[in-house]
Amino acid sequence: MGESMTIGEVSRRSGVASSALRFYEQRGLISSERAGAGHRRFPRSVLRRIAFIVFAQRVGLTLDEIGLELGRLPSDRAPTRRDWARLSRGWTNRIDARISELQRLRAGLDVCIGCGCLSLDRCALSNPSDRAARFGTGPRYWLGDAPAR
Amino acid sequence: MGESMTIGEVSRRSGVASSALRFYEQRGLISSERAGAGHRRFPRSVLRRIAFIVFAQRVGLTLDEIGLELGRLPSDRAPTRRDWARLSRGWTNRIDARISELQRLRAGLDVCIGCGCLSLDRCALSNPSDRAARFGTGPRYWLGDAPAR
DNA sequence: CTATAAGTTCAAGTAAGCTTCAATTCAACC
DNA sequence: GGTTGAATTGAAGCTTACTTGAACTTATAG
Repeated sequence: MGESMTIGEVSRRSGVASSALRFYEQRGLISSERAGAGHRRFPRSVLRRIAFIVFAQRVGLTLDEIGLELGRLPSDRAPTRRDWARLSRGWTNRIDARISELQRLRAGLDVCIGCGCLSLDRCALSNPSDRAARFGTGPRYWLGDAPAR
Repeated sequence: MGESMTIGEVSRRSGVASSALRFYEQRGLISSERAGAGHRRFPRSVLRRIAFIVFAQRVGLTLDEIGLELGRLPSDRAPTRRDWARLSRGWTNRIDARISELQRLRAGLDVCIGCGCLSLDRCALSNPSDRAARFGTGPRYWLGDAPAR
């Protein structure tokens, strides 16, 4: 556990299941060298990468999006803290949008539902521009996507 | 479109696809009578119910949880605004928890990642009690669930 | 009346993000 | 050097929330 780590060690230190780590590697989000009988050896730097992945997921990025972000890291040298910071700059808007939606929802608990105006044409939620952010599944139209036709 | 509505009308007015409405009915979240050749007829009140469902999804409830909530509505009479308000009271904590997590994440963009301390043992994210809320999928352990073993 | 649009059911498919299983090999400890 | 514990792979399975398709039946406009 000095220079490089087994998948089990990485799993224990990150809290991410080995199966998930293999899945991430398969998706190209992390990578490893092989030792012994094909056993994975991860560099310690993978922990930061994994932290970034979990962090990004909480923000609401999909693994595909996270892959794109990670692809923006320099491939010729070890990423600096500046590199990492650059990646997450764009998240701010996303987080802010989500926070304000939740605040509107929270207000809606008192206003919309509380006053009994929870109707499709009046509720603030039915304003399409207010529902642009998409976190999770659910009906698309109300959540900002254009109707199917 | 006076007294009752077809599934198409409900779909158009709510922005929720017909297939989703059938799915919701199958799950017991909404219900309808039948007319003609088994065509569904929804009462206007279904629109409020659907609004509640979409609203609740945005807050982060699963359809199962939403079903439980809806089950708390009186079955012997039409729900009043007070009934609806009662249902959504409990959401507040949930919303607040999620908002504060996002605010921590947002701060982490500057602090954790910005200062380069994004590491598994130091980052605020690695504090299990801070990651109790679960929205969406993703690795469970870091997100608050106990490890499998 | 006759297109065409809209409705029905049931089963299967989709997408994301993993987990589980089976069969097998390897490493570590006493 | 034998017994556990940990790794490997590939394929299949799971959960949530729907969508799509097939095969029909009904309503509606002209």
